[in-house]
Amino acid sequence: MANNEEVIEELKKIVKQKGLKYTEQREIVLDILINAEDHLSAEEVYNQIKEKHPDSNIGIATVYRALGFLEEVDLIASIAFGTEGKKYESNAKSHHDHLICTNCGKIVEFIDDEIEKRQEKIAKKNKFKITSHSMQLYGVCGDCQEKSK
Amino acid sequence: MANNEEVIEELKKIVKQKGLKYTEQREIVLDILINAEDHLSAEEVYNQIKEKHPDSNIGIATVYRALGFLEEVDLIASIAFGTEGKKYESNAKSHHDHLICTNCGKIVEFIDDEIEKRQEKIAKKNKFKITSHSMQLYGVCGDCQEKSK
DNA sequence: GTCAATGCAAATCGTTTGCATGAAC
DNA sequence: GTTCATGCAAACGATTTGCATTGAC
Repeated sequence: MANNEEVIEELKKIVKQKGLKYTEQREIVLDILINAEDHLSAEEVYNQIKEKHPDSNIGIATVYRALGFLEEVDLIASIAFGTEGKKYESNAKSHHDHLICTNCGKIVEFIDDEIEKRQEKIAKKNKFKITSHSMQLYGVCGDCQEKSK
Repeated sequence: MANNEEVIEELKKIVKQKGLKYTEQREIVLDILINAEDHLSAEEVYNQIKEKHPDSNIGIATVYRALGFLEEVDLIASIAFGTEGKKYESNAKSHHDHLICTNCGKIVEFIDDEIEKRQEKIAKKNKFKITSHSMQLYGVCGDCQEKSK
């Protein structure tokens, strides 16, 4: 897993290679996602930029364009997260899935190698090349089961 | 797995039980989804209605309202599909997960007992009681891999 | 100086809402 | 007759686009 500096260097390389321009805005968007705890929507990225970089006068359209660009060059990935629409995450992070309590909203993250392996197998069988996945288990957490007794 | 008639009867029962009104529009929307080969977006449902029931003067707002209602009473389910937005399917079909091509939008359904078992195990370890789950694998399908060569 | 990227505002897309009318009960 | 559901159009939120300006090279 690459660290922050390395990902920024990667962006510089890609931009140069494509004959495009390296801008502060693209770097800021990528930086926000690298340091994000969570998956962020375009608007959440925009809000964090206004918070952490109040001097930079970035527009929401630029955020959308930067996200599109970064996704195209595979530095970030987007997934449809439940009903909440499109969200983005840095590809420099490891993936995890979610257990969600439908009663209190608690979210527990987990990774399971066995499931990841099965997914690969299923993909192979169907001739798919997987880029990402999204998995949520909905149910009632221990605390809420106790309370409803 | 219920057949079409049974699902329609179920709708009638639910509507009566809730003291609401049974309308042709709700029946048509449900019927379209029961007989759909594929997952449909709200607009696709609307277009199919105009095609198969040209006499019925249904509005797109009614389609959205019917879909919301049917989902609430669990006769249909929705999934957020990658870039393609929200799509619906009848719950009269058996549970399955999805492989989604991020290039052409093709969807392949699958079930894997091994994964289902692992999910139960993970839930147990975290003291969750699972009620449902949602899993999508995103990637590039065989055809699209061929084309990009 | 050139050309891509930006910021802004207007446009567009999918979805929702307000309200008067029509249909189910 | 009452109440819910509908159709229409307007409103809305998220995303995209057109265009003049700015900034990287």
